[in-house]
Amino acid sequence: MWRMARPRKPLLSRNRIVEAAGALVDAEGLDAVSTRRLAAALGVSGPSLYNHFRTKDEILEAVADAVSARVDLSMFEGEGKGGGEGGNEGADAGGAGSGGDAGGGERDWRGALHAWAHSYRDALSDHPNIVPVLARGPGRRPAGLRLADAVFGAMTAAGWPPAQATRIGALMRYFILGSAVASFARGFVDDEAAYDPSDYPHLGQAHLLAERQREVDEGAFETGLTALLDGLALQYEALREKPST
Amino acid sequence: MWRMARPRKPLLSRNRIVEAAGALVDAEGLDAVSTRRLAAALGVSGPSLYNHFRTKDEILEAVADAVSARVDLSMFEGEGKGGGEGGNEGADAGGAGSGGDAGGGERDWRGALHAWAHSYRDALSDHPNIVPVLARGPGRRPAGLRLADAVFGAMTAAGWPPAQATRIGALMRYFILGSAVASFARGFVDDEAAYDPSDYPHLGQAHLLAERQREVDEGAFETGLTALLDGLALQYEALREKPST
DNA sequence: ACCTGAACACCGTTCAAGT
DNA sequence: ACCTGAACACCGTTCAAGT
Repeated sequence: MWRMARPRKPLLSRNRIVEAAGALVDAEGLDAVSTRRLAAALGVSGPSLYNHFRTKDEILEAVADAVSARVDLSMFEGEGKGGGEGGNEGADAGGAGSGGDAGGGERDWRGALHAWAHSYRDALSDHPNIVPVLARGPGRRPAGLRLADAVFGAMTAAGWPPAQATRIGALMRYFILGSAVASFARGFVDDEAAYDPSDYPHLGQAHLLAERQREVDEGAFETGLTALLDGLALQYEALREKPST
Repeated sequence: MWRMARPRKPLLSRNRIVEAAGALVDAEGLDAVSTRRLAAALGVSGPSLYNHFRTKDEILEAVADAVSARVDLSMFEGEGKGGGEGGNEGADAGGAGSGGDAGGGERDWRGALHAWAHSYRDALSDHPNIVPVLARGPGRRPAGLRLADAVFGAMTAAGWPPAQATRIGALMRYFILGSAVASFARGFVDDEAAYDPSDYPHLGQAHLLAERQREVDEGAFETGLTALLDGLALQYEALREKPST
């Protein structure tokens, strides 16, 4: 046995950094994350982080990616011919339900999209402060691409043409992220006195209350999701009737 | 006449500040806006800004509000019983068109929503860098509330129940802002080498290119908007048949 | 009322130095 | 290879002082 090098274990790792950053974001918000504060929480000195990430932004991207990775994708299973170690079974496979008047597409793409949308929104509402990071830019982080891939694969397997399958992944993402950003990406202001109701003839005073905002957000999400899926079902039917183009 | 006080005109005004801030955001991005840089662009010294705004964030909110104010609302006109000085006539009242299979709701709420969505998206794409500020939080800035009020007024006038009218305003906002944030709120990364195509079995190499991204974003926006409006038309029809609840 | 310079308490990131 | 202290070039905001 030659001489054992490797004196003591490294204090930091990418994983430990991402975990601490996520906790800090959750507890105190995006603005609270400075390299010095984060390093202090890890019992280490500021610049040490740069041995593991090239910029602070890369750390936040990794936190956002970890949240994306927690989104359930099991509802899309059954068609994938690709790799993966299949770790994503569990989660609440609860009330999918679907509408019913679409006639039951092959393998129920509609129900899968519905369940996925809710799983996605729930993951975001657990970590509202990271949503702005997650929303910006196209989904180019690993977990974001994995989401896009799963949706694309399931939609094409259900009979959607590839171009439409790509669009469905994108438009669902718009709606879900848009709802998350607008709903809980920012603390409510609630300084009602600043808004004069007489400026907005149709809106009642009630519209300005934070509590009411929560109701509206949830109702709007469900109404919008249903409309989106109903509208897509219409396109899907039209596709079955005249399969040209 | 008593002694004239008021020696010389103030150098700054809220308007001048918002204009300069908007130009800086457009030209160099959100991060380029520091109080010192902005003040310098106005030929003034850093802390002067605090005579007109309480925080830097308030300045950015005002910039975002100015962009919202540019969204065309003329397509919602004709039902408002409230105040307002009616300044919003002009703009491109171009290709509304509508789908046609909804049966022509009273005053064409569908066509109005379609035209509005495009006008909104266009306004955002003219100033992509401010979109993250505009998207976050519920629409509590004056222009944001004016938008919500116009949509609500037009939808109730068209026969939608108030609760649904509120939801429609919110869900349309989710989709439009979500699409804007995801599409052009952030420069494309485009370091293709960082992504291994074999990790995403269904996605081709082409999906990772920025140029293709633009196509996808536009197609997804139009497909999603159509689906949303088709789905809402379905709900509207159901409402006409059994006007209970 | 509005603008200034100086100052406070921070930032992200680089770099030579240590082990 | 990984961590450190010191340093650089910035921040947002406050405040006493000027006019």
